Amino acid sequence: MSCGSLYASELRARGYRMTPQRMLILHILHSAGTHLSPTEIFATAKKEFPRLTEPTVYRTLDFLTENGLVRPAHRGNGHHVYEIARHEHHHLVCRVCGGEVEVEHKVLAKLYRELETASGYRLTDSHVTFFGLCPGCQKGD
Amino acid sequence: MSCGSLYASELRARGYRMTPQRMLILHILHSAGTHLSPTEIFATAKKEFPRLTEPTVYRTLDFLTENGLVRPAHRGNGHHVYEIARHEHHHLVCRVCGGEVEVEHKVLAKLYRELETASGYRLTDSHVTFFGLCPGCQKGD
DNA sequence: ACTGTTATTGCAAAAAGTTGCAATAAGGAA
DNA sequence: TTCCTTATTGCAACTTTTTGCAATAACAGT
Ligand SMILES: [Mn+2]
Ligand SMILES: [Mn+2]
Ligand SMILES: [Zn+2]
Ligand SMILES: [Zn+2]
Repeated sequence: MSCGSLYASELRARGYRMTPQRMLILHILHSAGTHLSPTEIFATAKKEFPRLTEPTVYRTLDFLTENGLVRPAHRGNGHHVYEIARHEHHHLVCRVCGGEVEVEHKVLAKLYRELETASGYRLTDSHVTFFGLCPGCQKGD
Repeated sequence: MSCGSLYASELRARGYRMTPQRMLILHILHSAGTHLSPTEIFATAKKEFPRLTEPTVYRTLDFLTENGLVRPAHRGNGHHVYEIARHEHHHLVCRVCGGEVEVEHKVLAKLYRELETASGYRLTDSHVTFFGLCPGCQKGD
């Protein structure tokens, strides 16, 4: 059973359908292995599937997010980038050079528990972005 | 010396200028006291100042952010909202009802220090958003 | 394999956000 | 006050993202 079929049964179990568009976008994100913007995804996917349209890309990304197969992250500019869902993590992003490092979720686990206890909220999402200056960009001020 | 004049001297000290557009947008954010989207700000400001255009609103918000007078926050949808800069804080936002609570920055201070030590980054920004379910929305599932 | 239901897509149009550039005006200096 | 420099704005054009709706196609049931 291929990777795509696994995703397909997950979706069908919830009453949704697997389509070539969804398969393709999942494949692009899977093989990229990094964060991609909707525009980048659209450009790549369109080559493979010329009938594809932007609204489908945006709706597909929302759908896959909703179903836990991809995860959105925000960049400083207020736009989302997406990556295939994998282990829970967060990011530190440099305001100057854009450099980024991952932080395991377990580093934040205690904070999450504290916030939940103090507020009554249940925190469901990882993939938080913290902004700052990377070691290199601190030197030049 | 009025509130607007204070902002003005801050900007002039850095070689920038205070303009009616910047004054107005600062005033709107100041009197709103909450997060506003660029569209909301534009709509409000346009009534007071009909010659105002969208590019000016977006550029002004970037400029005021850059200069520490306003702070952007991101909502789940990947768009920014802005508020007048005040004490350092973060937010918990409910994925279901959109409800939101503030968290003092000092609750995260230790985590920030840990992240800085572990990564070498210097974290410069507060106003992080954590997503989850508010107490009310947890009951209905 | 065929059929029917309806989730999903493409299309068209709108809304939101961005960019380049010439015209304007803030504010320091005379 | 007037003049000059140049930061800032408005305009026009463009890109990105969203929305409504009719056409399509996934897939469960036969
Ligand atoms: Mn990531
Ligand atoms: Mn806030
Ligand atoms: Zn850097
Ligand atoms: Zn809620």
